[in-house]
Amino acid sequence: MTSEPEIKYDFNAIEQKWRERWLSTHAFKASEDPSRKKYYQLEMFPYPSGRIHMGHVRNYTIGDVVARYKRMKGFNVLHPMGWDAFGLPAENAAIKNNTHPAKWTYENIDYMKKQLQRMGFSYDWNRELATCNPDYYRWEQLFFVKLFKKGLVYQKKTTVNWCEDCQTVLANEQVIDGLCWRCDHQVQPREMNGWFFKITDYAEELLAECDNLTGWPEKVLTMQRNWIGKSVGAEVDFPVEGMDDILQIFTTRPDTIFGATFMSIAPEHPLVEKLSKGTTHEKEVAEFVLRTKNLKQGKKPGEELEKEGVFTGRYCINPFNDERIPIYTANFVLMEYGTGAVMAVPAHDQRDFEFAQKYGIPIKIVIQPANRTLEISSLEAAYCESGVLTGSAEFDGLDSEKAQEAIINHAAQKGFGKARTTFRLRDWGISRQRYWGAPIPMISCQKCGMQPVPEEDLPISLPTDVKFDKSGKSPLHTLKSFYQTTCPSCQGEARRETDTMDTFVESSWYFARYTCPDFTDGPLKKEAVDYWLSVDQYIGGVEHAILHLLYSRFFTKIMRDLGYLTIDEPFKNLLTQGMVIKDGSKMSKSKGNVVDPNDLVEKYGADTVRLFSLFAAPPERDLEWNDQGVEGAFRFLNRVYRFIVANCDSTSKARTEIDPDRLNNASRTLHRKTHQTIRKVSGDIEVNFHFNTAISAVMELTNTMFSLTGEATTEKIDQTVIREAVDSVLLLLYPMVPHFCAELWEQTGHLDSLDHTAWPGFNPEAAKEDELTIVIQVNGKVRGRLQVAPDISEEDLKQQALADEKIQKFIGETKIRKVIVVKNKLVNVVAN
RNA sequence: GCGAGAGUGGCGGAACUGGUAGACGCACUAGACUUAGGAUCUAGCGCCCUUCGGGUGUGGGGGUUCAACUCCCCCCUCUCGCACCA
Repeated sequence: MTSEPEIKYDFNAIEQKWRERWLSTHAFKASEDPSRKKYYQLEMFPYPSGRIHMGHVRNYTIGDVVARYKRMKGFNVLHPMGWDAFGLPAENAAIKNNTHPAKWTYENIDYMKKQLQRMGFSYDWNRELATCNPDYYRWEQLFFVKLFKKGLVYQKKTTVNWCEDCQTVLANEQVIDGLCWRCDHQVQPREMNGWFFKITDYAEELLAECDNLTGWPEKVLTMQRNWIGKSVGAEVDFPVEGMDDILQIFTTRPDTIFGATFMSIAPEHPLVEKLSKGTTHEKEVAEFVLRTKNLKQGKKPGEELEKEGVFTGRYCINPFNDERIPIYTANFVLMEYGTGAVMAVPAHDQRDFEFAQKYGIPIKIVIQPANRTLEISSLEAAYCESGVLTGSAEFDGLDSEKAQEAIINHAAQKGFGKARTTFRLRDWGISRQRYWGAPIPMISCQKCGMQPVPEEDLPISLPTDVKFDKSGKSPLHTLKSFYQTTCPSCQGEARRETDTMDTFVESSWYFARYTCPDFTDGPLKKEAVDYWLSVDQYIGGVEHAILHLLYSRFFTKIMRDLGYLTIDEPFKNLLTQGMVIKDGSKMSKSKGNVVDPNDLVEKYGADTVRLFSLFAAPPERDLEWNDQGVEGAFRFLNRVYRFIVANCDSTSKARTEIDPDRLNNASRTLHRKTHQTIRKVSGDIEVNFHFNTAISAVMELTNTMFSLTGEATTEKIDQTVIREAVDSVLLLLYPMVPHFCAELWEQTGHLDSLDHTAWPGFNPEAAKEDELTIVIQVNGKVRGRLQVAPDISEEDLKQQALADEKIQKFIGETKIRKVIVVKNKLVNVVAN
């Protein structure tokens, strides 16, 4: 053993010390201060499933770096955390372990909160909220009642997505490839009564506003736009021959209406039975409807059925030319979209084309492209583009666009049609037949119908004295003390709604409640939301690109229209971080490739885990977890620790102004590298949160520090320059490895806490290279290098390059055609 | 099928508005210090050819340019999203 005492980076002691200090001093408590510029940093809050996983660690580390960085930049930062605490797992656990969901949930919250604190995330824990708390969901119930009164909440009976395993209904957004988003079981259609939020009223705004979300990834916006799915077109009424009924269709191509040679309607269409009744096709149609229904249920997700249909035995009349058109029912027509009936134009729609060919239905060309002429005899596929109308009476010769307008006008004038826009987006069904959720505040009275719970009676709290049985059914449905109530209108006997709300309702507005979590006079405190909202930076997984983000946008507009907010959009900037994967695939128990944050934190400390998750990949990309890489991150911190302890123990006084002219070469090199590093790291964080390159820049700086102070060096580095470099390293790394930096900052004699120190600026003069390496190419190939002063003239540079011995050799006898000089970069000699 | 994104050493990843491809880290190899080292330090590390020195190289093929990972065209592969939306 040498005489040198071993320098030990005791991360346990360091992290415990700072963790406790931050907690006891409420170091990250935020309060409104109109004199300061605010910054609201938010990460998607977790479901308290039991323990945090690597995805959380990554997500929250990224957010924490931003929060701490913005504080150093002088912003008044709001960085809250809470719990998305309602949901099915709590209920399942309750059934399995015979405990109460609340107990399970709160125990998980306690544990996970400790885990988050162990990671050193700089949350304002005073603002912590759990959505299962009546103090939270009471306001959601108030929103519900207010929206009901505005007609934005309604009840209807529809075919819903039923998950047998979860014993509940799912929203369209929660069905993925025909499977339940939570448990992966096949979803069944089922007729049910449920409550709906009228999100379709906001479809237009939700779509239009996408254009203003410049801080969102294009990918997410595209997904939202597709989900909303706007199509502009017309609605046209086709009278049914021999009946009083009319068949209403929706089309985006009214210009092709003269080419309609049959109608196809969805098998579920209410008219199907009536149309075929009494015709010779009645039996066939009934069989087809039944068969299609079974087929649709049994088909694999994503699988496309072969186009099939049957004639209903009836005709309708094209109101434009009085032609008789046969009505078919076809398996590819969706009842849920448009009117559930379409006019079929085989010449100009591929599906109709295939259908017409299969059943020998005539094809009629009514659109001709500009560059060629379509012939029925040679038509191999539908022509779906626009063109010039033909065979369309008085509309002949118009181009598609003008014709659409003219045809819609004509229909409107005659009263059998009008312009119409449809959306793919459906209203949001929020009824869940579960216990562990926010009760829907409605009362059903035999006499008065559906009545909202009076606002002063809110909240309707979840009863706690409930028993769960193995059936998995919600105990609320059979809990008399809960559902038995009186009608607020007639005081008669009435029944309380026993369904609870979709948990996505809670997460649709939690970001706003964080601004005033303890406010009791209403859901939101005006001064607080006006100061803090909107969220400046939101960070979470891309898996929420549609569900949560769309609902949150919708709720923001609702809260605005209820007068609680003035903003239109909740999240100014969105970062969707990639997944954490191991051995090429997503971490999962079944694959056995799960890495537990606890084990890592125990072995290396929170700072190392944070550092590696930032270093291994840029945030938006998937991160391949690598145990040896973590080791590398740990090694780096040890290196920095060793350097600082070895070089800075003696003094805190060597912190004076640096005069560059008086420095020796080595000192100047380090001084320059320090300022270049500050410039690089600031840019990497500010521009696109590329922490991986920021960290590698600091690694370069520390490598320089070591090599310039090593035993082989002849020049002694100025102590002030070393101090400047060390201070910079600590400041630059602080947002990423805060315990580590705070400790060393203190140990190196700083009196002020690093938590309140500003982000360093760089001196452009100091960062400037005093010698540049210029590459010399001959015919595009690198043949030599030149050391020159930065401000050398192009002519001088050219002369020096041409004079170079190696370059001479390569030019040889060939003739110089051209010399390209790029300032501060290269010289390319073109010769042949 | 449609839409979006991505293909760079053994691996994770760098490369500004076209201008030294492979920063930084991991792994690996050799050496130093050591009773020992999985600690630390030094050096090397795309591929090919014999060292000097060359050649070649960013999924494949064309093109623009003095110069292409970067721009244009065609193709291949992977990931994600949508999927009969009339």
